Amino acid sequence: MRRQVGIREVAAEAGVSITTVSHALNGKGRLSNQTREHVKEVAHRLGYRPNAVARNLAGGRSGLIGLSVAQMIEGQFAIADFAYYAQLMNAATVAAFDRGFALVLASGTKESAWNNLMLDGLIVVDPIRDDPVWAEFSSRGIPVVTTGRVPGDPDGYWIDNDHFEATPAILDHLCARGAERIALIGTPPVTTYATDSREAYERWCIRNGKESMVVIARHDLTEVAGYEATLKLLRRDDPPDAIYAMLDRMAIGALLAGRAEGFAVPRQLQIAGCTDSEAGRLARPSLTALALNPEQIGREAVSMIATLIEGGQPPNPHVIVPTKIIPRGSTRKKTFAATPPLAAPQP
Amino acid sequence: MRRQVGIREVAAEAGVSITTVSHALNGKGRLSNQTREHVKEVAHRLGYRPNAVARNLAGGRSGLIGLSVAQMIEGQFAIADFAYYAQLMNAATVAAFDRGFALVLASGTKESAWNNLMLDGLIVVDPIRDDPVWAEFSSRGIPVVTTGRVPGDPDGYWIDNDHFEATPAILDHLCARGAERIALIGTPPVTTYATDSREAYERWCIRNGKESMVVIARHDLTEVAGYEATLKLLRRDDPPDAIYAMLDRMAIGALLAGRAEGFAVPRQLQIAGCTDSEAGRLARPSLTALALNPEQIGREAVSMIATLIEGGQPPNPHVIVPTKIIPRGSTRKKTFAATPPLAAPQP
DNA sequence: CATGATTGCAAAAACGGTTTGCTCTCATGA
DNA sequence: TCATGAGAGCAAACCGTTTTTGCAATCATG
Repeated sequence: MRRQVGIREVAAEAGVSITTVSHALNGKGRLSNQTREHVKEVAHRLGYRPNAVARNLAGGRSGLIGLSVAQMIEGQFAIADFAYYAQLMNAATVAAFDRGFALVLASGTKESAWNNLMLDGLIVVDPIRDDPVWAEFSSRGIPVVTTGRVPGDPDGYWIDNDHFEATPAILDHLCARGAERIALIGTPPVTTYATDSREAYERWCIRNGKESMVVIARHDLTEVAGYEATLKLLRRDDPPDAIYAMLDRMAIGALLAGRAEGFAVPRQLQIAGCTDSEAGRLARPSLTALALNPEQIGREAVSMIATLIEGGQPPNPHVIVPTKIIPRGSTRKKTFAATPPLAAPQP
Repeated sequence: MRRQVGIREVAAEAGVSITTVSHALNGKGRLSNQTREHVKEVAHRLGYRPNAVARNLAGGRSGLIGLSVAQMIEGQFAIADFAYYAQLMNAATVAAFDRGFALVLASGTKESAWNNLMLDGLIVVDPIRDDPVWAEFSSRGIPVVTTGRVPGDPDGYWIDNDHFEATPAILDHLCARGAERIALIGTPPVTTYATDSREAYERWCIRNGKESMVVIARHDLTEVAGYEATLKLLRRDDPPDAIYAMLDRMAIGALLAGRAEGFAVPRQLQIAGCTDSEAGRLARPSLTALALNPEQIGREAVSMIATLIEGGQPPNPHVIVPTKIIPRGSTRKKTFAATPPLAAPQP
């Protein structure tokens, strides 16, 4: 196993000092453009990779970025949806590696553990009000970036989807497919994601003269939570003809509940969920989803925190990641009276 | 913000050289016991924490342990159960920090990213045959520890539960509660976890003269997968009166399917799942589970890989983590003819 | 009592980068 | 002609450990 090529080898090969190599590659110091390019060329030719550990030591950093994905709800550790987090985390991990940082899990980690290994920065996914990890790091002066905003704190550095825009869009989508009475299965209002979506829903109802029907799901936010919330809705005297579930697992629970209660999906009941997932794709009918683009969220968060750690200012402290509606079977177009239905009408 | 106390401060305070401090704290060199203890006392009094970055640089390490939790099944990225992985990962993260390592996600990470930041070791959770990440690291001579064994390779370093022991135990548990016909909802035979459980089930059936009823669930291994597998079982002419699902999410799907098909749980249908979870605890009836103790698995894996990285030999290359049956409502004791039922008999 | 082995500790050399300060050239203006 | 200053690059210090080497002092041995 050949030893890794270091800065000294590059310097020797390029006929300059290691200082010059360092400066050339990091865009620092005062060098002629010619030297700079030459060094870069040699470094590339030799396949030089700066040693992150040495760089961190010199820079007084650990090279570690914490990722906190815990939501403490009623004292319980709850992870809403893994597909979402997995995508976000994987993308963030790769992005961090690319910038010479390593991403470590910071949720569930006891405070005492921080002492052994200092983190340079922290990314909090879906922060809740008075998040203890967030508070701890902020007070230590360690940069923090959140995905989703900190409730009650519009400032700070964050990446977010625009649920005020996306929620009406998906409600309109349901309407366009013939829905008249759209219910919302929400999550407890502990994240801005939850409160934004809820508020956008309420506003949409008022603007469109619709009745607001909201059920907040049990805190574990699983299929069962969605199932039970849906049962409540479908057993009303005036059940909804469409449901927007604020998480895909709850939407799948809604699908199961609709089947159990004898509601044909999408003919009698349309269902859409927030967050796209493999499970939703596999469901029958497949699930219409609002894709949140967690990969991009993760990458943007890493980019921002890395900039902050390196002492720079991100071009914009707030980044909005676009969403996209993915229409699938669970909201397939209703057949209207004007268009004779292909299948025999249900009794 | 006060500067961190370093080895020099400790040396000065203790009236010795930094060499002596390093040796004393790491149990190396030749020092009198008195000096050793004195240095330790001073270090502790000053709250000295060795700088992991410097230590890694000197030791030629990165201080990074990769955690690979991906299962590539039919080209799809599938995570079976997040509650399990979350517990394992959290415990492993803390354990790693305690030993001066940081745990980073290695699943989904493109190979190119390895080049920027070398990992000192790798933990693969539930490896599959010919796992590409596993192969890559092994061939580079980087230590690898797996949780669950590598299919077809009984050697190597691994932590595992003993499913050959646990599976009969939970089947016996179901029998003790009155089950006569126990079905298995399995996962695709890509991990030793899957094949061990399956094989243990088959053996148990033969030993007890029972019919083997197995359904392998759809590859996403979610509630829906369990739901559909259960439907297949319950719609047989001779449906089972108990189901052991090899993942808790599938067990919850079984619960929903049982409800949908009008099977009373646990009276007509007992259900047990592998892996304990919050969701299972919340289900109605609550779900009997085989607890796998993922926290301990994570800790043991970190301990073993850290030992290997530091050049030592773990006391035992194979570690069995004990399991435990947690009886809950879904296998509550059937009322037998001899004991008059408390509730009115069902028509 | 010289010799060699053992013990206890310190000085110095890595580890692989970044950063600071200095030197050397050369053009410019007084 | 000589300060002045800017441009280009280098040497050395530094980051905080671990590890190797070196050197006394002590102790046992022949």
